[in-house]
Amino acid sequence: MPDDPAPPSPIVRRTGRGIAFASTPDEAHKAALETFLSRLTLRSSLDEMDCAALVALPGDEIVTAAHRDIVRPGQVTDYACMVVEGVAGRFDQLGDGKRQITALHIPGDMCDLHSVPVPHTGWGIESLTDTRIKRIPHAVLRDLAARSQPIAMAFWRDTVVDGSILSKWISALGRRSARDRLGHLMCEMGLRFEQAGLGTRTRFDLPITQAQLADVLGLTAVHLNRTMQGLRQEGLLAKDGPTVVIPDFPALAKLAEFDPTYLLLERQR
Amino acid sequence: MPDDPAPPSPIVRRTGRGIAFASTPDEAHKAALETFLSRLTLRSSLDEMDCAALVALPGDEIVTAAHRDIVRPGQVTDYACMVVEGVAGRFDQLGDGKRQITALHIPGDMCDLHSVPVPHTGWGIESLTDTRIKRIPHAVLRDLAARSQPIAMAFWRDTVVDGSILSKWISALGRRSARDRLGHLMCEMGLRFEQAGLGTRTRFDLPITQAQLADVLGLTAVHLNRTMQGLRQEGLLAKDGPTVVIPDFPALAKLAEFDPTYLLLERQR
DNA sequence: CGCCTTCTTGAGGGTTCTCAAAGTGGGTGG
DNA sequence: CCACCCACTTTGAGAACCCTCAAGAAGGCG
Repeated sequence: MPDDPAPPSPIVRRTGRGIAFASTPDEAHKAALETFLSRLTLRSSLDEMDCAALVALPGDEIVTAAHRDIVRPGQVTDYACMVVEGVAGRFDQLGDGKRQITALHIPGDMCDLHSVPVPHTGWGIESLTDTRIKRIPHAVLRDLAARSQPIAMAFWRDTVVDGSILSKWISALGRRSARDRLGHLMCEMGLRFEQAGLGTRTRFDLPITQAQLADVLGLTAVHLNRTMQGLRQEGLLAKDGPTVVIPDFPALAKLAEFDPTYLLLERQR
Repeated sequence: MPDDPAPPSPIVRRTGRGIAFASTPDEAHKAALETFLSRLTLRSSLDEMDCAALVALPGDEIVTAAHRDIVRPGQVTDYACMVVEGVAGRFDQLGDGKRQITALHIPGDMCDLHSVPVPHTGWGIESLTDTRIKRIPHAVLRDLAARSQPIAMAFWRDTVVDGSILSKWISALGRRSARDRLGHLMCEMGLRFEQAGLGTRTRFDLPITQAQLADVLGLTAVHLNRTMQGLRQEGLLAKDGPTVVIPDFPALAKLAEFDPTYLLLERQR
């Protein structure tokens, strides 16, 4: 059972047109798998053999620049995508070119574990920043789940967590103002980065553009910009280049009515 | 493998204060289990033993009037809820009393299969109409999943379908007008009722109030009312008491950019 | 220096909300 | 059997939030 602390933080640096990462491929690769494992073991009990199998997951790695579709909408895949470095988004494409991002994925996240039981999907996955992705064959994951009931349960549980976040986003989109939505999202990402060992809840790197954030929050880039300025002026949220800073986390959480229960960061019995 | 057609349609009749159903408890109970099974077998291959186990699922039945919380937000449960008759909704409660419904459930739906791996949830479940619910112990479902790998996969897959619908609702809430959202939802419900054998895609009973529909669509009841009138005047959507009528399904689907892929009604290989 | 992406600002318009009140219909009690 | 009550639907008017269109500013890169 790995009770080691967070793996070293693989920070993505954006240097314009080129792609550059702060860590070596091997380090990042290992760190991401360990983060993934630690997310699973946070919520599920896995024995050493299961853990070993998960850390040794095979798969080829692809490196993409920002704004590329990693999985096109409607594509049938035979692999699942794990983010190794960078930030990826699951999205739904609308007819008029509008795009809604339905999930954000940071290193250690499996973007589409749900594609294992359902390879024919409607969504797409795009790189929001320069990204390194590990593609793990469905066959391997299915095999693992078939062989180990705890792993099957852990995978199912991970899908449930994903759905829990989707639900929360629905209620945010349906019933909250732009301001509250933004605050809520930033609280969520803060906890997720912290849990992944990639920063703290009050300071983490989320190097995505305002237009992309707007696609997450169901806003236009213009209005998102104004909303961010509002929160900044109130001293609740600052963005310094790629770095998000939340000076007073409790205050922002209160404003946005952020209750972390839905992230299921507490261990399930 | 049950290839019988749809079970007889258990229609809920609303008779004011009292609770009345068109079918007997036993019929409805059996029909709901068979609908649930047929939803699973639509997407997963299960052998006869697995099917038999699923149709014989135990559980006590509760009968509730409309507007009651069946599961309170944050409650820890040790059972999953299957809708036998009526319509239920999963919801997220906000501080100011506002409520966002994040999922609609019709007979044969398991509202919270995801509570099996994650009993400690943030959501609640309410009865939107008079409702008959079957509460199935988690222990039984967990046991079933542990014993049969195909059932475990089918459960996981059902959770994925739930998540797929959540994603679609996110993009509807984030990027579509009230009109399009309403049209899209009605197309979705039409297919789901049809698939469950409870009507056709162009005519089905959804006896929920406009205020509840507004809570689904992230609108106020007032604006929903006006939006419905708009679609009615265009001849695209009519509501006659509990009965939703879609005179020209393709036209409404086109207007709302409805693509049923996300419902995963096609059999997965 | 010039190009490209991203961020920022302005002005006007439209969708949706809020508040308020009236209309409708079924159920119930006198 | 009628009057009342309640939940639900409908209508109106004004305001708020967010969008659209357009253009300018800032910063990295060739």
